[in-house]
Amino acid sequence: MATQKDVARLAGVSVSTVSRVLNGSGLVDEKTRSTVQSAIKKLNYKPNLLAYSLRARSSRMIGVILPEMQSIHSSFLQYVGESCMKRGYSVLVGMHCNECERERTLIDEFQRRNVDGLILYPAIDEQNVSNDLLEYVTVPIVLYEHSFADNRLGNVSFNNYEAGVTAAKYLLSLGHRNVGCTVGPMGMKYIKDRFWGFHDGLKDMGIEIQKRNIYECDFNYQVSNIVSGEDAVRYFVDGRDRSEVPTAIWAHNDNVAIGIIKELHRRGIRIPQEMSVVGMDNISLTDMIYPPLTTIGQPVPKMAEKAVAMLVKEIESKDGYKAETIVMEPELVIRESAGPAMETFAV
Amino acid sequence: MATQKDVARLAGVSVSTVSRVLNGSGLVDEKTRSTVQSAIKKLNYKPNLLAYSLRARSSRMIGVILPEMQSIHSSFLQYVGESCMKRGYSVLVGMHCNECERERTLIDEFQRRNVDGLILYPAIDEQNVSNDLLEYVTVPIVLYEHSFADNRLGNVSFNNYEAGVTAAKYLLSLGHRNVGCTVGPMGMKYIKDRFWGFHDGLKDMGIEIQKRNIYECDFNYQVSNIVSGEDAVRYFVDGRDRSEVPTAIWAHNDNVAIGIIKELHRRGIRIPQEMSVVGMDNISLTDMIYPPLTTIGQPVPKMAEKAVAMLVKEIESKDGYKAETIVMEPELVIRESAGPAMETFAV
DNA sequence: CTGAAAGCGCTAACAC
DNA sequence: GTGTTAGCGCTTTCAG
Repeated sequence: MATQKDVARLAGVSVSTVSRVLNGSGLVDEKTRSTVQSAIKKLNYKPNLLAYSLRARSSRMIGVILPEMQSIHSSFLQYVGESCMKRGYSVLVGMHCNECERERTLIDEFQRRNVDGLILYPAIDEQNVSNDLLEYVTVPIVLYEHSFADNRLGNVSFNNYEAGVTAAKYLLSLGHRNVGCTVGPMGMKYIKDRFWGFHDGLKDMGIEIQKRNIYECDFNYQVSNIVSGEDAVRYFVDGRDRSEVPTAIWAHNDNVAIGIIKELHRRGIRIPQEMSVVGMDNISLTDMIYPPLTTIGQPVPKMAEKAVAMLVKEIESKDGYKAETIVMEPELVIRESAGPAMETFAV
Repeated sequence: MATQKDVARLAGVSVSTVSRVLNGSGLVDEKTRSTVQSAIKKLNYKPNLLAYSLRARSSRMIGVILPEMQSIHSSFLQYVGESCMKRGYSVLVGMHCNECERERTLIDEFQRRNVDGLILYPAIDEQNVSNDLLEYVTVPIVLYEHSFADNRLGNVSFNNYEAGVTAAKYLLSLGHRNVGCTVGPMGMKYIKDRFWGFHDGLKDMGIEIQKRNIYECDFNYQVSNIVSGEDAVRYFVDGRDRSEVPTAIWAHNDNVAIGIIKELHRRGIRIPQEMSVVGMDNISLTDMIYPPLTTIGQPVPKMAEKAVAMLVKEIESKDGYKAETIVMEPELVIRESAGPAMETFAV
């Protein structure tokens, strides 16, 4: 790789002059400019970004840290990547696999690489986000997070409670009265919010969800959400009197819903005629299966764009702008997996 | 962020001494070592990797360039990411969206950031990979590519021809004689290989695939593979005499197969009783739908691991090791979407 | 054993 | 207008 020095030598000028024509900073004679430019072309010189970064204290890199590269995360990364590229930032990516220690290691490492900012989907262990983020993060950061109370950090969040409400209202509007739902570990705020939204949405219309109509998924990284969905069907159907089988189920995420649909198909239970299924998140798979899944969507493209926009604004701001906490509203995506309630469940 | 200088000042030594205790290089007195170490701890000093990289001419970053973050690419990235992390490399990621110009820009940019190596899933436009890769890539590189002839570049490839053969043999072994398949743009070598493998696999057993049983998918980034799959069903079923409808279809990738299954479900055609479907690639979705898709798998985890392993070996080799071209063999993944042939297609 | 000095590739003050 | 110099944070000769 040619260096600035090589160009300078070839053009018979000093390095600072080369730098000047490169950055258009400072005055430079038309003749020398063109000499330099042709030297650049001849040597196919490209400025080294590492050296620039060291000098400028800005690497034009953004670190993106996610739990993994599955379902909603990969599409988030896709959009984040596009937004970053559009703004001239490169993306350093890392996965923490929901282990706080790896998360911390990644944050450290990225900061040591002088990233200009960080986008973090925090690791969730038993409890919620580690609060000491504030202590060791020294660059602008925006979280993609649903339970973080501390608004000193930027946060693109999502109204999980309202999502639950939306699901409940929609099912009710379809005439369902005997509805079921799944939940994940209630220690996580966003899971709790989803559930209570659903609960309250039903209650508002005078329906109290029955305890036996709530399926708690096995929370364990070995068992996938798909399997949890299959298990849920067993739970809701096996050994129940037909009148006790819910006519509709809301799953707390799309993968669970897809598992439910899978098992329903296996049993020959028709969707939505015999049972309606509604998901949560609107991952890309939802439109690939049959029947296309009705779901409550997170506006992922918008959230990704907003996260990058806020982050870059903070990075480039001269006036101390700080990324805010914003919460996005859910959108009901009606497809084909939910329909009007039937009188009874046909076994 | 504390710097080495700060540590040196606090410990009352020179920066070079600090550097020495940090890297364990050179001799240093036990007493000074501990003084320095406690200064490091007190200031919570972490060496700056940018400066290190500039000096060392090695950034311990690997650039990974993919078309996008969908289906097989995201799982490839997942595994590549893990392998890199395991070896102490960070991942710089970029998407070229199958545009050669963006691909080139990314390669350039990553090289200017001094990545130690590159993993590239090349952009595919009308033709195949741009051959001038050799000219402007100056770092070790391994491709994830099925059609690149030039073995001066490292390449983790896949035996697409054999994959086609495997699909054909399996369908034949199930008793199918009237089989269909889909193809993509035949300008791409890997598509052609897949098809001819399938063709020859049938021919070996005396079956000649009929022209009308080959569906050419609309190749257009606007129309998804899912839609192509749905279209394929229309093509194979609508307006045909029942005896002319194939009893099994092999799709040239899993998304097309999933689209086929979607449309088959919509029509109430039972899988595999009335029609068998076999996919290609073994993306993670294949196990999430009903019926779980029988498919010909690319061993993605293995390929990712191998790509990183070869690349790192080349990067770290003193003896001029060059990443090779290796081709991985397909694996038949039997699930539930293909079964024994029926006598006739029941309409 | 340890400090001083040079240099990785670049930019920005400061002279001329 | 342009060259010289210093310095970003680090490592590695080279002296002592």
